[in-house]
Amino acid sequence: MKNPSVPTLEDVAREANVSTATVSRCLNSPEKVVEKTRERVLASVSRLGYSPNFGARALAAKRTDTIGAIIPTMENAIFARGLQAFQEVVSENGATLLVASSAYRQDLEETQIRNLVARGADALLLIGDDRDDKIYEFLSNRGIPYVVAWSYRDDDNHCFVGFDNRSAAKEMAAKIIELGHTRIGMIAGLTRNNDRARDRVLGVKDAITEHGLNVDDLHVIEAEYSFAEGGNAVEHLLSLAPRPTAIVCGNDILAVGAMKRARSLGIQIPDQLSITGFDDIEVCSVVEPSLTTIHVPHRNMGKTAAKSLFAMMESEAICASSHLETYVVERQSLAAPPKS
Amino acid sequence: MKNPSVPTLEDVAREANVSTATVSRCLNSPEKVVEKTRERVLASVSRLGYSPNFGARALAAKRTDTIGAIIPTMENAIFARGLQAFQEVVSENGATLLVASSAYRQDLEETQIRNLVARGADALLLIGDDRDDKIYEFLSNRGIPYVVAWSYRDDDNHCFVGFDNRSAAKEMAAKIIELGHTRIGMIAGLTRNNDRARDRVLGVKDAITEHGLNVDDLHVIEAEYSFAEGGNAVEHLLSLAPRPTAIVCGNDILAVGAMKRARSLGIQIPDQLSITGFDDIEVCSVVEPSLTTIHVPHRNMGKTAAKSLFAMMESEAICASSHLETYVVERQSLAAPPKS
DNA sequence: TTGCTAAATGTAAGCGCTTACAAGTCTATC
DNA sequence: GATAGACTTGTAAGCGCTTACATTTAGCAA
Repeated sequence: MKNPSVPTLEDVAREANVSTATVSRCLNSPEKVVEKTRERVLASVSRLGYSPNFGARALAAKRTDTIGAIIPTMENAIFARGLQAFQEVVSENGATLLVASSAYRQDLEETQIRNLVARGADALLLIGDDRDDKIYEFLSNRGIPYVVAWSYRDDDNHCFVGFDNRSAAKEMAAKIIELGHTRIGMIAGLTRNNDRARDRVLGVKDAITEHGLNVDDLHVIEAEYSFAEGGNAVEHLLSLAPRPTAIVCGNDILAVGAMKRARSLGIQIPDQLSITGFDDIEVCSVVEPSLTTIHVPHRNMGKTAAKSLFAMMESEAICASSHLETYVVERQSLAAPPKS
Repeated sequence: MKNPSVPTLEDVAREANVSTATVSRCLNSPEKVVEKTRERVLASVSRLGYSPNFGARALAAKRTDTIGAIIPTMENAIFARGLQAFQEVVSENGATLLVASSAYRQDLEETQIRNLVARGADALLLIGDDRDDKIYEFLSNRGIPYVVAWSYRDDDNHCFVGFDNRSAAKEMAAKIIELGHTRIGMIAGLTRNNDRARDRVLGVKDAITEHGLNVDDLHVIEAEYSFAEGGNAVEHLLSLAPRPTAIVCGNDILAVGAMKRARSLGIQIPDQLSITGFDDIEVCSVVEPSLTTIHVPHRNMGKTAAKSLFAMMESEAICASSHLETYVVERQSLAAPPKS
């Protein structure tokens, strides 16, 4: 389908009997136009159903009031929630959010980043810091501010707005060990191109080492983000000898999937097996037994990320990373190991 | 921050010692350029880190290979899943997806639609058909094809790719009534600006009328999309006299919230109270008892919607609506009413 | 070699908008 | 009534790209 006849600035100008400059001013800085003229112009605008061509505007004005976000997938509730909060702040600031998703593929992510930049995104929200250096170079060459969310590291490479996945996971594992568990299994999310998943594994290992246990005894299985995969993974772990008494999961979905499967195999949770999650999505408090997990302030993270981005655009300020706190939410799925 | 110096087509042309036209051709229709030249040009492109300015391209070429989608919220799993599938097809066709969310607000949705159109979206995915006529006019004036998803109506007003919310809800309610329930309550999603939610209520009423019960006995409460609100609503319904023996919910989240709350109030599900959902999201099979609900082919819907859109763009074809099938998934939360 | 066709490349006119600068219009003051 | 100064509006030069059309080059038959 071809545009039959989209009205342009010039059409409006002709209709209102003014110059294109005046129409443009009416739209962008109305105070510069005397009321009478403005009214006439706005009337023509609505009569013609005019709306400005974005590309042309961006080309001429060199700014777009657009923020881009590239997330791995929309199907993960944590991103959805964080992004919703992000979007709220973006709107409050009169900007528009453009979202693209990368399906956890690095090549696609790069394409999407370039794409959003080419579309004139003034700033970018990125998830995690695991990507090729040349992308960061590209962004800095272009002078495009960006925030790395869902991750936090204590260095100045990027502006982080996130939490420390590693130490959060460590805290959870430590709690498990302190309850007396020694045979621990882990169901991790896929670690490829995913620093959050990797850090969570490292955190668990940290705790194990620090408590004098043997890291080699930790059996880690990676699984896709689904209940079913969590179930399959737990089945595998339960077939091990000696069988683990606690299973740390890289996220809540895997944990719930594991829990359901274990129960369907006749295993009592937490009496015979403890299971923990990560993220604290809503489903945790709705399953039985409810899931002990790590609370992550997703909404707050989204809000903060957006604010940081606007601050950076405003003042060309250097990165001011935000380190958000997480904490263990104790529910029913974690208990001391069974006395054997 | 200002762009320090973004390379343009002209810079590349100078570097490669060709005209801008040749560079453009290398990028858009490489077969028109002899190999040797092309190599030289592409080398310059990557040396300079050039990527084309999207606005300028759109302005000159009058097409953008961009599909826009406006969804009510990303926080609802059903949209996320459908959109992910939608996006896959969009990518396969070499186009890019731009997503905006409207927070169920009609004014915001209109803004977002105009925004995406101004940005040059070649086609649009819309959710539901409940919006001002002037928006449809706007789209048809501009010749922008669009698909209305998640809804289906037997008329030719739009190209629907969805399912019949009303008859699906009716089917579920009929099943409930046929099990012997006569005192039925409903927890609906917010119906404002939401034809899906409204249709689901209507469907339940259809079934009631058709089975000779009194529609006025149906107590409908509208609730926000959250477990907690589902819980509050069920508490209210349970306080009614006579107390309902079955509660139809407008979506799974409300149903699960209702079920949990009812159980925490000491009510046995389904022995004392039946509860049903709508959508068949993953959580249904993970709660206890598992939730009887209506299965909706969200992914398939997303895929189909995308295909329809491309077909429309290709052939200027008239709307070819797709009516997708839904069906009741019988799980544990629905049973015959208690013998009183 | 010449002449002709086809392929490769270049030229330049916009696409619709913003904005620096020029020009015009008032008002108020002398 | 003339004139400076303050507003308001108009003029026109691009922004970076695509593409119709013009030009050059290459390939090949006669």
